[in-house]
Amino acid sequence: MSFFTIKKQSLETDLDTEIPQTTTTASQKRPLMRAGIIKTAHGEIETPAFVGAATCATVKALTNRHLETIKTPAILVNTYHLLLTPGPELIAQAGGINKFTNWQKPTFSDSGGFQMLSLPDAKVDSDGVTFKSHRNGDTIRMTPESSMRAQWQIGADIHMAFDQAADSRDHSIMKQAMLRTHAWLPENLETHELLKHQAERDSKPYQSLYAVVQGGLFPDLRQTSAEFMKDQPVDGFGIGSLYTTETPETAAIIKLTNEILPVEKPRHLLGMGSEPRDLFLGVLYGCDTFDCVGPTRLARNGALYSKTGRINIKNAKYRDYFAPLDETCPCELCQNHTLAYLHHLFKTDEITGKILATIHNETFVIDLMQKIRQSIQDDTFGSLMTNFMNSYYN
RNA sequence: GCUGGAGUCGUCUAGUGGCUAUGACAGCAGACUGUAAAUCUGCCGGAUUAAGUUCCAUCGUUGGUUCGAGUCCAACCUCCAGCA
Repeated sequence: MSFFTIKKQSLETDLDTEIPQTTTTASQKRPLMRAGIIKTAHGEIETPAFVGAATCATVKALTNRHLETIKTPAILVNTYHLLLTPGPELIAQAGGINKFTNWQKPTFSDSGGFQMLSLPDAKVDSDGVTFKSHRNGDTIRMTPESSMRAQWQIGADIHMAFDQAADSRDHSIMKQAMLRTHAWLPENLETHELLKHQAERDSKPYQSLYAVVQGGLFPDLRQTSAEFMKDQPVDGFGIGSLYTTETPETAAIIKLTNEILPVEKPRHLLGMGSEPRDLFLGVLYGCDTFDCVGPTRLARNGALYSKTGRINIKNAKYRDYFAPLDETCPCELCQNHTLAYLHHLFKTDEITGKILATIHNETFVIDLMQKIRQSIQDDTFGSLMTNFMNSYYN
């Protein structure tokens, strides 16, 4: 049984959005968009799918019961954060991340590579990274090998190779991060092989590995990186160091990358999905899974998705808005409460408000993904996207 | 009635002679992308402007001292505590 099965793939058909131009020489007519299934030891993920960001082994503000109700297909935990606490050994002792959290469905783990970008005290050298713990100032050393070992202890179904994330308009900075990512891949692969055999001997389930494509917004670097990664012995690919489709080049870069990566392996767009537009464009140009902290963080900070765009529940105009945000939304918030009530919960800083808002935003992106998947199978993606975008972005 | 204390932007609060009167909260808006984020930023006396423009007001009230007063003095008002 293969790791990834494509059920349906298609070219954009009835789409009236402008297609970004790319500089790749790859076939222009190759279908990129697809619906498929990723098979893991903890069940299947129907793609395209939005993976819940569970950095510290929880989707902030939600319980497993919430996650089940809103049909979260998978979650993504973070190796750096779990390294600080409670430690991979403890998670291994608990029987792995699924047992520890009692989450029954698939889990991804991110390598810690993103923290090179997000943490101010990260010092990157040719062999790895030295972090200063944001919790207590401890020195934390991570290398491809240590990240792989920690990820196997955590025991998620899908691991990310330890890469260097960066965000710059400077070609040389992005090139350096890309080259380092390439240079680190062999150590990732060797450690992964070793631990894979160990797991086989212990009759433990397989944990898969994705390699991460780098290159920022530079087509030449992306092409080089995708070419470098495409034949590597990995189960799938992460696409890193992209942040928003508000930057016009981003969609073209995703397209270019996926035109080079092998069709038969899944692609995860790392960290993008704060804007519904990101999900549409990511799917259109060949990505299968997505994760993003946006929906949950926005929810905690009072921003909610709606069909007609984002709203800020703390705004005074919602004080006496005695209607739900969207009565067609199946979530607990929309089915049970008015925006006036949610406004009150936010103004009084009651934790329930953040929980309800998080349930809504996660439901919004997961339902949107489900609709997108269905539309690929029905050949109606173009009209779904056009209608959604017209309504959401006015 | 007497004695003592206190009145500062919606609230609390800093400020005892020196130029634009603190800070916090509340209020109003904005940001958030492989989570150092239940966080961060801006505004927050009134009017006016294209504008970071211009004008006016302001520390209970009134008057005074002084080049200069939230700050010192006097009277009054209000509140608090104690004594009657």
